[in-house]
Amino acid sequence: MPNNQFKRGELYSFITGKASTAIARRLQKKFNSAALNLTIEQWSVLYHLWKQDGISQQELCNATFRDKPSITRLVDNLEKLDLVKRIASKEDRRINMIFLTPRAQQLQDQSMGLATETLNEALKTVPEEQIEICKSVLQIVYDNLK
Amino acid sequence: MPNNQFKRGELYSFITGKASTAIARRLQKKFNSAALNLTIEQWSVLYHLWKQDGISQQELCNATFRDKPSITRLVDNLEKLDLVKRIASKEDRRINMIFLTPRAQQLQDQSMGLATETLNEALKTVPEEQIEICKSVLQIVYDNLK
DNA sequence: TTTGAATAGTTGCTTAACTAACTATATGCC
DNA sequence: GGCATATAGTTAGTTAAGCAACTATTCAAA
Repeated sequence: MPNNQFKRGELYSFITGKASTAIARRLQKKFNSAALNLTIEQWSVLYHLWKQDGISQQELCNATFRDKPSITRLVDNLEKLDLVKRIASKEDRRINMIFLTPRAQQLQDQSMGLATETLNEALKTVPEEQIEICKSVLQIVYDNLK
Repeated sequence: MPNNQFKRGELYSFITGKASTAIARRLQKKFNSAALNLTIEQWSVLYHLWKQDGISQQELCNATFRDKPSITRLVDNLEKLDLVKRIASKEDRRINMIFLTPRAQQLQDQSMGLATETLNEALKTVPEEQIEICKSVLQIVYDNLK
């Protein structure tokens, strides 16, 4: 029998992302308690810049699964907070390269620590192999809809 | 070894809910194509009223995992669209009971069909038992953080 | 019975997402 | 070279989330 019917509750939870929003809210609370003055969305941009500094806004769009206007405004706000700087590319003047400021570099260890802590709390009672299955299912869902 | 470390990619995906946002976006596109003129968030409120009509805004908060201001504004917009009506409770005048209009009742079959269709596309290549494990992991995550 | 706490809902403010329309630069083809 | 097209980014408008502060009503305890 194919998966052509869902009970109402599971359908709703899959679509609304109950679990991931709970994780994001918890992490945001930790940021606030630590006076990090950073939204989860802003953090998600810094996250990719910590991996590779000096990438374009378009690359940030791809990495964070956001559209261009969303990244424009997140970079606007991160610039206001003195966490990143736009530098026009010399090879292609359409492109803004986004660079971390020293201030942003200082935030990496603390915020990544809080993120890991949050995930540990979220998954503390879940066996490793079930986490792996869950991860793979979510990846397949994403690929199926991409 | 406890789950005290995560690879960067999986950490990010768990927190940002890549899969559930992909599902929500796909469903929103189907709503738009069908000229349903309904946001996913508005649909998520109607979803619970179709299950049980005439519940309070507070009950909608609990059911949809939203805070009170969010529900106030969603109900505002649903009222403007002539999809729900606020009726003050006679037993407790603090409470608004929210009722579906005939217009909203007509939307149920079509929109729920599109939601089921979306989930089938998302999960079409995933074995049933892995879906069950994924569901249970996400439920545990939610419970751990609640 | 009155006063203080709890509950239901609203309003204001900031941040963010999506769409559509826009500007500027680069590329490719004739 | 010149023109069409594609790409990078911005702006405007609507919807929504989270927080804090607020009003109105109910309830409970002195």
